Amino acid sequence: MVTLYDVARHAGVSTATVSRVVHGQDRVRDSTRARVLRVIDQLGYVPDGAAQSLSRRRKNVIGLVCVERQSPRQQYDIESMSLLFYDEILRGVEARIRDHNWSLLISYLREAATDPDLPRLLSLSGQVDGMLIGEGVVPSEFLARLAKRLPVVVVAGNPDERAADVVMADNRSGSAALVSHLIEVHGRRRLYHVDGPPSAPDAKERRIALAELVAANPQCQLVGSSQGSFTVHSGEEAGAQLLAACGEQLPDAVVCANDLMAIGVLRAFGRAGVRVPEQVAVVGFDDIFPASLCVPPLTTVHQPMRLLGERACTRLLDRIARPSMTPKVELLPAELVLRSSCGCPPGTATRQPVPALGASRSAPGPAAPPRRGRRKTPAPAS
Amino acid sequence: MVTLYDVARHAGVSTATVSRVVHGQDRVRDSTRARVLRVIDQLGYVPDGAAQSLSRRRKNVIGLVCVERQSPRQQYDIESMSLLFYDEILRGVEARIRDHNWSLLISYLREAATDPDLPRLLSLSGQVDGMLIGEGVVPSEFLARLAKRLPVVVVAGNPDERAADVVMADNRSGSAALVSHLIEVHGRRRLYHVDGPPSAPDAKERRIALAELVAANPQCQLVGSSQGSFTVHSGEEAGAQLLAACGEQLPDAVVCANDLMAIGVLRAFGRAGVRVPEQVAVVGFDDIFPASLCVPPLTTVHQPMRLLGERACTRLLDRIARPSMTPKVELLPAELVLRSSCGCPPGTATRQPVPALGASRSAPGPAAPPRRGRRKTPAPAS
DNA sequence: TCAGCCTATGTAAGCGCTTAGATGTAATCG
DNA sequence: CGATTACATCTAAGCGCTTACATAGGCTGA
Repeated sequence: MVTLYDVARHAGVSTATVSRVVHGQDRVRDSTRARVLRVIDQLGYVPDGAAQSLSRRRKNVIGLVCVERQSPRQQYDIESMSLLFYDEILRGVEARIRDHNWSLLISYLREAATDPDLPRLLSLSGQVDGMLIGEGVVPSEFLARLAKRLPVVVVAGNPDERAADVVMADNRSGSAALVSHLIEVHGRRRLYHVDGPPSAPDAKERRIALAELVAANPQCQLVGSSQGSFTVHSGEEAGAQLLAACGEQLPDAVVCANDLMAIGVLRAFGRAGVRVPEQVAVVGFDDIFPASLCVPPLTTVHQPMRLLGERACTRLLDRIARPSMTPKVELLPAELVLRSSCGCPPGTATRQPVPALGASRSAPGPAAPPRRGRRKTPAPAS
Repeated sequence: MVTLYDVARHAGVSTATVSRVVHGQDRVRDSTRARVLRVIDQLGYVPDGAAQSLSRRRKNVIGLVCVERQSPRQQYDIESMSLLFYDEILRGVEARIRDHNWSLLISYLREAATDPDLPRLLSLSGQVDGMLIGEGVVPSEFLARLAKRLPVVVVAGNPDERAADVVMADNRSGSAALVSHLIEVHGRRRLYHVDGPPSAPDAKERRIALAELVAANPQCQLVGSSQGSFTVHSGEEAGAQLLAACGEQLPDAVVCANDLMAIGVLRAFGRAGVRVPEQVAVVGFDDIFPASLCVPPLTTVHQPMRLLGERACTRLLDRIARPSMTPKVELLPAELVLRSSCGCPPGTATRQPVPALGASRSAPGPAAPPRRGRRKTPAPAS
C-alpha cells in the first residue's frame, strides 16, 4: 500500500505539502505541486479513507437504511421485496450525495426481524456522519437514541415523530384526492380497503384520509377491509379474501394502500374473471413504474420518490453542517394519476396536482405545536 | 463524542480491556466484562468505524458501482434509469454483506459521463476493501489499474475481461434458447433486432447468439436492426423506426436486448395498432418484474439477478481474504420464460432451464486459456 | 543594512482504535 | 517454598492522515 509518506519521500517534500497538493489547496509552489503530482501518479497513490476520516473528524459518509418487507412465500421474491420505492429514493439520495462528494452506506432492515437488527443500526451509526432512515420500522425511542448521537432524517416516516426530521409525501391529501375522485367522478359508494402493515406510517396516513372522507359522505360506506403487507402476494390474498367474503355483492371500488397490493388484487380478480373497472374499480398508491403497465392501467397517487430522497438528503447534510436546528416535518406534494382502473375511459393518462388538505388534521399529540412543513401546492377550496 | 478512553476511565480498566469486551473476545473476567458493558451502555458508546478501520488495517466495507443510463428525454426518469437490474443485484449483495457483518458503499456511474467519473471510482477505492463493478462501462485498462490496487469483481460484465473476476448470467445460451424457440416452435423467420448500447457487454453476448442462430438457420434472416440504450424510451423509438422502415411488410418477430426496450416496442406497436403476437412477436431479456404485467405478457429470459449479486459478493469477499487467486469467469444459468408475446397461447407462464451452449464460443483473445466458469446446468446435446 | 513581513514548506501532535508484548497475580507442582 | 504456568490486565506503539504552529528564505522599505 502506498501512503502519503511514500509520496513525500519520493518527492522530497513533507507530508504536509503532499496533503496540500492532494487537496488542491493554497500556497504550494507550482514546481513543487507538479513534482508531487507526478510522484502520486507514478506510485498510484490514493488516500486512505479511514485515515482521512479519523484525522479530519468527519467521515463524509451518510447511511441509508431501507426497510425490506418479507414475503411469506419465498424468501427472495422481487415482487414482494422490491417495493421499487427505496430504489427510487436511493437514486435521489445518491444524486445529492454525489454532488457533495460524499459517500453512501446502505443497509436494509428486515421488517420481521426489527429487534435483532437494532445493534446493526447502532454500529452503522459509528460509520457515518448522519443517517437517513426509511419508514417507521424503527421504534420511536430507539430513533431518539440514535438522533442524540448523530443527525437523523426519517424518509416517508411518521409525521408525528419528534426526535428527528421527517421528509415525506403528502399522503393524506393524495389519498383524499384519490378517494374523492372515486366517489365524486365515478359515483362509487361501497368501498373496500386493502390496508398496509400496521408498522407503516404512510399506510396510516392514507387510511385516515379514507376514513375521514367516508365519514364526510353519508351515502358512502366502507364495506370491508383487510390488511396486507405492501406486497403483491398479500394483495392477491386480500383480493381472494374479498371475493370469498362478498359473494355476489362486490364493492364498487377497492382502495389499496399501495400499488403492489393493487397489482395483486388485479391478479386475483383477473383469475376470478371479475372485470375491472366495470364490476369494481381498483386503485393504488405510489405510482411505481409497473402501475402503468398492468391491465387495466392503475389509477394511483404519484409520490415524488426520487425527490423525497433528494430532499431528505439535503436536509441531512444541512443538519450535519448545523446540528442545532430543531426537527421539522417536510411534506412533498403528491399528484393524482388517472388511468383506467378507476373507471376513467381506457387510454386516460393524466396527472394532476393534489389540493393540499388544510390544517384540518386530527390533533397529533398532546401539546403539539403546528409542525407540518410548508405546502408546495396552493390549496384550492377543494 | 464518547470514546474508548472514556469508557476505560469510567470503568477503571485499560482501553485494551474495553476493546476485548466490545469484541466479545477471549479472557476477560466476568465481573470486569459486566462492569465495562454497564459503562458502555450508560455512556452510549459506539466504536468509531474510521478508527477501527485504520487500526485493523481493514475497512470491512465493499463498494458497489452501478451503471446509470441517461435518458435523453428527462433527466430523472424512472423508466429509463431504473433498470430494475441493479436494484435486485443490490439486494443480493447486501444480503451477503450483512451475513458477514460488513458494510456496503454504493455509487452510480452515469454512462454518458464515464470519463469524469473515473476519479470518483479511484477515490471510492480508497474507502473500501474491494469493489463490485457493474457491466462494462469502465474501460478495461482502468479496471486493470483498479484491480491492481484492490480486489475487483465485475458483475454482468465482459466475459473476456482479464484483469478481474467476472460473474454473469449465461446470456449467450439464454439468447440462443429464446431465439430457437421463436424459430422452431413458432416458425418465425424474419427477425428484427433491437440491440443494446455498444458499451454493454451483455448486449453483445445476446447479439452474438442471435447472429449465430440466424446464420445456422438458412430459412431464417435478420430483416433489420436498430440500437437502443436499454431504456423504455429507446425501445419506443426503435419500434416507431421499425414501423416506418418496414412499411406493410412487418418482421415475424422483434428480438430486444432487454425487457425495458421490449416494453417500449410494445408501446409503440400498441399505439400503431399492431397486434402482438398475431402480427409480430416481441421478446425481451432479463425478466424484470414488470415483464409479467405488460400486454401481452412478455416472453423473455430470466437472469438470476439477485443470485448474481450474491455470487459476486461471495467471490469478492473470497478475494479479499485470499488475494492471490487468478481471475475467473463464473457463468450463472439463465431460464427461458415463456409467456404470450412470442406466440404461445395467452395464459402461458412457464420457466425452463436453458441448455448451456458448449465450449463452441468464438475464440476470445489471443492465447486465451479456457476460462469459462463451471456450468451449473448439464448441457444436453442442444 | 536590517527589522518586519509574506510565502512556501517542515515538524509533530493528535484522531480513536487494535494488539503485541510486558507486567502482575494467583494457582499449580515438585 | 520457590519455580513454573496460566490467566487477566495494562502499556504503548502504531494505523495514515490533517493541520496548528514553527521555520526559513526572500522581499520590502526606511
